[in-house]
Amino acid sequence: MKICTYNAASVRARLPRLLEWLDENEPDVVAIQETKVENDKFPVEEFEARGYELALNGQKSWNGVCFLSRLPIDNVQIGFGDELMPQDARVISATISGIEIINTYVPNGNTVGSDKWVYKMAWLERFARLLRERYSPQAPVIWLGDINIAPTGIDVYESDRKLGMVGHHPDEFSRLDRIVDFGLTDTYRHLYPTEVEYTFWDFTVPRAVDRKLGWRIDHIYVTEPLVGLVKDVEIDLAARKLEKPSDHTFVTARLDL
DNA sequence: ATGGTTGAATGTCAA
Repeated sequence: MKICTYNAASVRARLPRLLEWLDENEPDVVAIQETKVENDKFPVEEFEARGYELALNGQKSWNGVCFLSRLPIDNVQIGFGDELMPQDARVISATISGIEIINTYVPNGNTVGSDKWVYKMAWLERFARLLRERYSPQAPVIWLGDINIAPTGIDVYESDRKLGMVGHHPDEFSRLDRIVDFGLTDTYRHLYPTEVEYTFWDFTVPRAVDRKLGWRIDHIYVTEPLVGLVKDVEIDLAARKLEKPSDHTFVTARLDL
């Protein structure tokens, strides 16, 4: 199984990039974030024509997550399943090939101390609880998406200067630890403990990709039963250098199943 | 350089 995560920064604006990437890479499952479109305006036909089934959790203008899958999608669930958090479209989960798959768009947080930062902290705590409520670490579970946290010093450029800023802050690390302590493994970092690769480059930083000024904030985590089945994790740097790219690129895990 | 770029939307916010 090839499973991929991609923050599209608008699925409609990114349609050419997405379709050509699907044709070249033929993933089985794609988890997309920041689709930025309501469900009834989602370009469904283009994906169905390529053999993909869709599960959508969209909203107008912002956020939005979805699955594309060539394997049947079952048990689709939207959001946290309660009223505790605002109705942002940031979570979608489903069962595919007997694996529980959770796709999230973690809040950005804007700046440390802002209202959006407070929301990010609460969201991460709520997600840690969701994992324990709904899933078992002994079962095959995949959590993937835009995590909006660079968890270690090699996951962002100039990490010593970034430490304490949004995306690389101890309060984010501790909350991500609580999530990972459920029983998750960061598949890329597990396979490549010292590699420096990024998945996101800020549009507002001139020539950020060429200058290697990026962040590894798009992750694929798995529970214990799946760790040994992950044969590779690939970050598609070339796709970020094409015309009209997203500010993120594709991250793909290949599982032996 | 408190800028820069992109996308939703058509003001200006979010990232």
